[in-house]
Amino acid sequence: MGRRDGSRRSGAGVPVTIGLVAATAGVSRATVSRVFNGNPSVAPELAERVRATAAELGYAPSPVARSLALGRTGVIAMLVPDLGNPTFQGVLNGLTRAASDQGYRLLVADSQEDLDEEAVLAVEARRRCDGLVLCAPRMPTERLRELAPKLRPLVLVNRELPDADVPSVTIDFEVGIRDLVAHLRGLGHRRIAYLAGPDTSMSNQIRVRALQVAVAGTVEVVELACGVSFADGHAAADHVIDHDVTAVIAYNDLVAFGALSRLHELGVRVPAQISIVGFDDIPFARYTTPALTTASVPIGDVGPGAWSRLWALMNDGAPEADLRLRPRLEVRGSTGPAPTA
Amino acid sequence: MGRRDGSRRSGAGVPVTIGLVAATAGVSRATVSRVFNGNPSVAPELAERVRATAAELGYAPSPVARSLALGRTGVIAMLVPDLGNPTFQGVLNGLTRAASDQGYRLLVADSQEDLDEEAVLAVEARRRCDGLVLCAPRMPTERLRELAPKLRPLVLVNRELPDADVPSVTIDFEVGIRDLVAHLRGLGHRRIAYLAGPDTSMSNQIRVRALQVAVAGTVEVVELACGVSFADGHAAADHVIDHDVTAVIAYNDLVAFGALSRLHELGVRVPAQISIVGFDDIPFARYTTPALTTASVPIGDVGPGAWSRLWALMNDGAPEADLRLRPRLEVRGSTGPAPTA
DNA sequence: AGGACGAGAGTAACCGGTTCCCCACCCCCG
DNA sequence: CGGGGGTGGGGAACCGGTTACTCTCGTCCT
Repeated sequence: MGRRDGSRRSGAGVPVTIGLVAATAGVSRATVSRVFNGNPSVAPELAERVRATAAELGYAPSPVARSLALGRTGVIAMLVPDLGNPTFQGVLNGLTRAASDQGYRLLVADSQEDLDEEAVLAVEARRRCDGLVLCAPRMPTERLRELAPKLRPLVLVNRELPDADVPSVTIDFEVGIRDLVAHLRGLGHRRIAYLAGPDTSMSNQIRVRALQVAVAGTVEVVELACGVSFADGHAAADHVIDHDVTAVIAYNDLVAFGALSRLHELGVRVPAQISIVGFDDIPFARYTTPALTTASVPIGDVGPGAWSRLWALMNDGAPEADLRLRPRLEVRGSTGPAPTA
Repeated sequence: MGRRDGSRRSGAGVPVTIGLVAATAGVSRATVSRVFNGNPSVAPELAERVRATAAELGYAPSPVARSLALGRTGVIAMLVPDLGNPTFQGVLNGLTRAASDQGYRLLVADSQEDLDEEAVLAVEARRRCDGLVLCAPRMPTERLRELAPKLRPLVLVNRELPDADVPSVTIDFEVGIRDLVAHLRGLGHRRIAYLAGPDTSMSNQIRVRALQVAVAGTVEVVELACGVSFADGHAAADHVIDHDVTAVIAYNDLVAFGALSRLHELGVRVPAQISIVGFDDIPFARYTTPALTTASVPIGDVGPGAWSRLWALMNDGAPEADLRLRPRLEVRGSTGPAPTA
């Protein structure tokens, strides 16, 4: 084994283990364990003595050893592609809170958009925990499908995996896109730009398809490559004005802000000359000038929804149905009637 | 022990452990272990057979068991008070990347600003990992001081703990504040508001003291209770205009944005009527209208700095000196000459 | 041919806990 | 006074790995 000699990390003296406490208190390790687990079959005064000894030595049970013995850790993990994305913060908050209601802790890992790393990280994170919530919008379906069995209990966020028996929590992009398009069409817009997310991204693909269905030929759509961030939107705005559109649907709010900001710099008036809509309704959205019309995603429901599904899997294993959250159209100042040419 | 019967989590068959692989391949567990750790003292063709057997069974070593045996996990943790704060994202990114250079993974825990929870969470997170980076601006020094020994190897972010032998990475708020004040004074401002962060927060206390030193009686400062978020700044702006000031120093950029946005709504022109400065230089700052003058914190250096200190502690134990990062004044459009009224 | 040596693989102790099983003891009752 | 039953606590197996030590060969050298 490792460290067979007593030599620990430099500086530390004798390691304070359950064995040391037991020896010092003159009881067996079993008894110490019982005390720390609140097992009532220990005489109260003995328990007190053990607790005192432990406190004196500064003993605390090793979570690692405990996890190994118990076969459970009391921890779940969530893997996200980019912690910087405000969307995840809402999810993580909800998940942290929901899990802590059942005494579980949440640890977060960030794959930093690295696809190869992501798979390895997911497996590792999962094996250190009791369950995993995975948000991997770029991972090829193929790859995800073969990974899924190793990650169980697993819940997916923002993506589904049909016939693989993996519960998921998703956003109904179709509904959101449909409402946005209807709103713009109602305002007289007939030629709009779509600032696309990464084309490897599942949710971008879904938005694109939904867009085609929603316009149904009544509105012309110009698709422009863009991205996911403020900077991407900022850069894309220059292309937008080349394309003679009266409205812009951004991949998400961040992109919409970027575009908004750039148009402002260019002296283009929003919504008088161009209308802009986002997607998500992140907290900032109501504060931009003008405030952003967007499809408001009930992001606070994602975390709890994911937790309840994970919890079901970790216990009786009866899987709950998928949760599909519907965005609500939030009309603010960034949209207005199409200019009359 | 737990689960002495063969009954695992429902559904799973025989658990795929190193023992099963060994038995199936007809070798000892030691040999399997050697193969998976790249120990060259295994004959190549035997190693190949073991690998094949393992692959067939879908075996992967248990990180928990491994951690126990090795006495190290290959993981570090960072505990933050609020994942939603954009400042941390830069830190986490840098830390993730720096740690991965040495083959370490980063897990993130969020204390959600809960002080009691925070201490427990820190200890637990630490004991599941090999080291901890802690950002706990609200924790009383007293409490932190008694906690520190249990958290070692430990690195603090954004706060120091004198004489406790805990390395830290901090921002030199004094320099930042001094530069901001000098800038505003140079523009003729003589009465400015400070939108304060939480008064329990260390970094707010430091800012307040630095402010007193910097103005040195030459400028009047009105301190207004505010907070840390966009919404806080938005709400505080209403009080600002009651106090007849010509400039505002916000606790951070987020607060500055909030104030900026609200002033815009109220028809107050920035910087013509009021100048505003933030602190941090988060990515958004250059895109607001007007762009935000701020003390630019080299946030990308925090993560690597913390890692190199943690790494030193985890190895030879020779502690590196504290790192104190100096903000740089970034003058943009939100500041201008004081109105001559 | 005999012995030294090294390579390769097995044995078993150990990491730090948990818990099943069993034993010793005490109390109470017939 | 002997036996049944309950209670408290110890012994030891086990979780799934790692590794020091040992043992068995085969090779090469003198």
